[in-house]
Amino acid sequence: MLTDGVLRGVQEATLDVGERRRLERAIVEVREVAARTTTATAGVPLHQVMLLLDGLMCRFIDDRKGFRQLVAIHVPGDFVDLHAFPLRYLDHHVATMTKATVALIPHAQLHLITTASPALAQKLWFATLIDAAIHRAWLFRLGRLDAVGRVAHFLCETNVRLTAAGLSDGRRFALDLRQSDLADICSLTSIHVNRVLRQLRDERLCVFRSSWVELLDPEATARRGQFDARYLYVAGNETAGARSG
Amino acid sequence: MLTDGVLRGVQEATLDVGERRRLERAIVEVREVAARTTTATAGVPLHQVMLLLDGLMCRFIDDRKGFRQLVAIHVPGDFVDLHAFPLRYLDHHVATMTKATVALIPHAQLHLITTASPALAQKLWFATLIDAAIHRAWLFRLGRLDAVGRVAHFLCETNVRLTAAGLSDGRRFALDLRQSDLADICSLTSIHVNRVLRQLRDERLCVFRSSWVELLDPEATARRGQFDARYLYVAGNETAGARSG
DNA sequence: CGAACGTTTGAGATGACTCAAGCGTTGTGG
DNA sequence: CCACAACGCTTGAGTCATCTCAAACGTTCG
Repeated sequence: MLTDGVLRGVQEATLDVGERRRLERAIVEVREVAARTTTATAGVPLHQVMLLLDGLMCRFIDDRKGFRQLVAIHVPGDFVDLHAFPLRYLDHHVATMTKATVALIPHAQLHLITTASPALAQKLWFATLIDAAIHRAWLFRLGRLDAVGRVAHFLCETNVRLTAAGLSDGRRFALDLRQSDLADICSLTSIHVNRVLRQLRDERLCVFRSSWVELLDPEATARRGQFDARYLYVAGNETAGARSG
Repeated sequence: MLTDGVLRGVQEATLDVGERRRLERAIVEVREVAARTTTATAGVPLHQVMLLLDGLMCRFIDDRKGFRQLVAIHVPGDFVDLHAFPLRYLDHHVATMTKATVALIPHAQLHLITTASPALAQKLWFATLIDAAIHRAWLFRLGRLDAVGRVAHFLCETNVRLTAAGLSDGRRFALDLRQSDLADICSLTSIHVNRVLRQLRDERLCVFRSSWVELLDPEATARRGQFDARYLYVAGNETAGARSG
């Protein structure tokens, strides 16, 4: 099913068959979007939500000089702009990073579904709160980690999320991003990202090269980035990582 | 009423009298909490939500060395840990910054209320999504602003939030924080915060002194911090600020 | 083959940090 | 009522992580 990825691996809010079917029926269109395309603009009311089926998307805020701060990236199975369902309009922009496939669900349909099923409504609420938890982890990353730690943290996070999505084997995964994308995510210059990646490689922690990531030493990389997977609320990560200590 | 501050000023999700009354009835206790007290710990399941009635509280993540990165501050009228209602347990800690008065609502009560009223459930969802929007603004602050900009941005945000809460006249407000708290919020050292505050004072932008803030030039301060109030979703701020340009 | 784009490397500049010390206020016990 | 301890604020000097500017390199694709 198209909705197979939704809340996959999240034991507190797994969708049952009926809920999945109700969401599925609400999909009015499946669409391909080219890479590097803006799909939603801050302040503009939205009338549908996008469920990402394939590819990578991001949410970002522009500064005065046109530089973007990424505030989220999304992997297959994520609702990209579910926040706009209660909020009506967003405070940030949404764009594809790679070529992407998305399913569209009108807010009106979602309204019917959530009104009829408080349990499903709460699970969708849950999904947006995981986004919020990831925001907080990103705040920690920017606020408390140095450049090497930030990149390490991001790669660990992405590994866990892609593993839950069935797109990483727990160590190696495709990640079709540029060094300048990592820079926008970690708030570094792309030049410095380049040096950081070399350092991570030299220290045998992880390798990011030609759209491919390999965590050579997942534990050490997590330690370097003070990464603790519990904020992602995915099953099997209760004790992972190394936040405390 | 105790719930008068909830979603105050948020036109998209104002509570009607019945909703307010239902929330009000669900309050089982009003409690005073001393300053600098931790009220919730990451990973520990919660069974009630706190509505902040008076004082300032914060949410934070500790790093390995015990330094804290604040990920949110809360002003009167805010639900402090509503995220834990769907999430069950939090990914961060919650603490008071000043002496605080809080109202407690058991999750069980909240469950009854939200199941009975999808409209109220969606407004509570909305409240948590404003928190998420603030997280994103904080990401922008850490990722794209220099030290002076970060402090300016934070003071502008706090001014708008306290104005909505009826605790600022739009220019001047009490803010019982230390310079080291600003440091934890803006990811600076308290020493540098001190120098930044002097600079903001010297440039006639704003003054933070002895638990009191005055925005001498609100527009210029917003410009310096690239602050655009729209992410706070409060009425009357549709065109405020200076994000674009 | 050349243009466009992303990556890599070097050298110098700088904003914020660290360490160190002095200052001012507040609260408390002798 | 004074002395002093505790705490937060302020200032200075030197250090360092990351940035900026500049240029070369390697692919990909038309």
